[in-house]
Amino acid sequence: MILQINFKSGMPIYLQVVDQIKAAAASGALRPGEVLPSIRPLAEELRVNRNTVAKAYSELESLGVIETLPGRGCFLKGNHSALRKEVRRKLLIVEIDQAIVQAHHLQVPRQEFLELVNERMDVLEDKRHANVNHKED
Amino acid sequence: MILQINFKSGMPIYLQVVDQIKAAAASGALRPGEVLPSIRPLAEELRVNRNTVAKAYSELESLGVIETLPGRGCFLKGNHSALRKEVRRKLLIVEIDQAIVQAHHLQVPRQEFLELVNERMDVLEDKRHANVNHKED
Amino acid sequence: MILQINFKSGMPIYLQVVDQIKAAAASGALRPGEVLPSIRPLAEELRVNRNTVAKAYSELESLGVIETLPGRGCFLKGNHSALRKEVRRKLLIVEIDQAIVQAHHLQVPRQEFLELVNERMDVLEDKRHANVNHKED
Amino acid sequence: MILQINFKSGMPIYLQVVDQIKAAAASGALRPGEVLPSIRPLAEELRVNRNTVAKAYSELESLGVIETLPGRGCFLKGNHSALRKEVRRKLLIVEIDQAIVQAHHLQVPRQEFLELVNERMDVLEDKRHANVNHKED
DNA sequence: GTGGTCTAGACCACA
DNA sequence: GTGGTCTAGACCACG
Repeated sequence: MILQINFKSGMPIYLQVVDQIKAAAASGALRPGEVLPSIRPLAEELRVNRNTVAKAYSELESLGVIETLPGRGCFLKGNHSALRKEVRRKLLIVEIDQAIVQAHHLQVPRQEFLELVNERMDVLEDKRHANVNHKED
Repeated sequence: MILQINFKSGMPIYLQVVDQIKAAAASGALRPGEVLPSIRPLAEELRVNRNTVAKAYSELESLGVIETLPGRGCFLKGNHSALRKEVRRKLLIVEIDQAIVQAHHLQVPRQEFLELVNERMDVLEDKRHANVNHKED
Repeated sequence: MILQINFKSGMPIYLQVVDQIKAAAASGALRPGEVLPSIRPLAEELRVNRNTVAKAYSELESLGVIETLPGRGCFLKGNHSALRKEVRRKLLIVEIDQAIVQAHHLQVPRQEFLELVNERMDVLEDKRHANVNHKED
Repeated sequence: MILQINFKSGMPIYLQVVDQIKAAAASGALRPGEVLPSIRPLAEELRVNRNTVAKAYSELESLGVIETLPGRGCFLKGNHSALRKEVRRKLLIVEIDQAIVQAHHLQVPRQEFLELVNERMDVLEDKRHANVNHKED
């Protein structure tokens, strides 16, 4: 687990942690059941206050991404998402629209955009498999 | 101009506006000399306080991206070396990856995700045309 | 809105706030769309730190009970619960079991317990109607 | 003895144990002189650390509710004026109301709620019998 | 005025 | 050691 915090992005630190851990989970860098770095050491490593990391973790818990067992640590949950299809759709649309709007702003044509989406899905999937295989060694 | 604001991202709204306009300028979607939407209508369209849009514009002005001519409006300044394709690609990949991660997280299968992407591109394009027509009335 | 905090119960203050606001919502003392007391004044009234109230409110938001619009305030949402039936069932069973176990400990026989449940449902429903009518005056 | 622990309530586990045993003692479900489950098996049954149960028992001892005879076990002390019916009722109403509020919150209709209550009473009673039979083996 | 973030530091509960 | 709660106080973003 390597997290990169950008202190000047304007994006709250705790949200950066949340996003990166979500990404790590999706990419297979973290696997279900695996323990996350504990709050205090991680806070030191990121040179951030303990409460900030704690807030990120508590956000992740309420999102159903991790489970925290007080006194023992925080663990990645497997197969989350107890949400209605309708709600999932809305959450996903938010992200998709941001990407499409960015593509529009950058003048990337539709076809090229779709190719890039496919490419990234392949890349991220490969990464996931690589992570899984690496861990099974 | 399409701006997409995410009220829940934790990122300040005015910064979202700044980033998106910078992206549009850098890619050539907005051309030097072109007029930007004026503050009041844009604030209404985004359902945001006028002060927020004003702050974004003033930020853009101090960055040298736009020029404000009081009473006449805001105009894009010249000499924006269009970003190299490589850079545009990277900016776009950031957004795309976030959407893919979210999809993986919500357990949305690849095919469904791609369909949703296409659907949203249609929806957003329609919206864009509607805006254009509305302005031509 | 009158909240009663018990500082010695061992139950976290912010959770007491959460529970009482959930109860106020269910009882109709708060109605959808209505604004909640703002964080700072409420914290003063309860003689509690601002952050503690903020934590309660943020918990309520992630539970889907309230909606918070930064700079404007916190508002009660109407008709929450985007959860799967299965999940709702589990959440409810936790509460029901606690009541049944308490009844067992207090040696309240089954029939008497069921009568009490019915009685309370009537009482709470009446309260809800009274609140609604009172507000419509 | 049935103890129901809620790991997510924010209320310390040892206090939950204390409260429930006090309730059982106060109502006469546990009688003076009766032996309490010993620490190790109870900790296993509740899936809790032995220290936690030990702490609850020591708390109960310092409250004068139980008496620990090292090597022999923990026993309920005498003279627990059984609570008046009125008081028992109030203690129970607290729990029942929480369940009803939760049901309202989750939009579970009255009939469905009552069916669930009945179902859980059956389930918990079965579990109780299973425990008893298990001990008689 | 609103809510949000972050820090620093104290204390508690649990393993 | 772990995570959780709470306080006090500073600063920011937004309306």
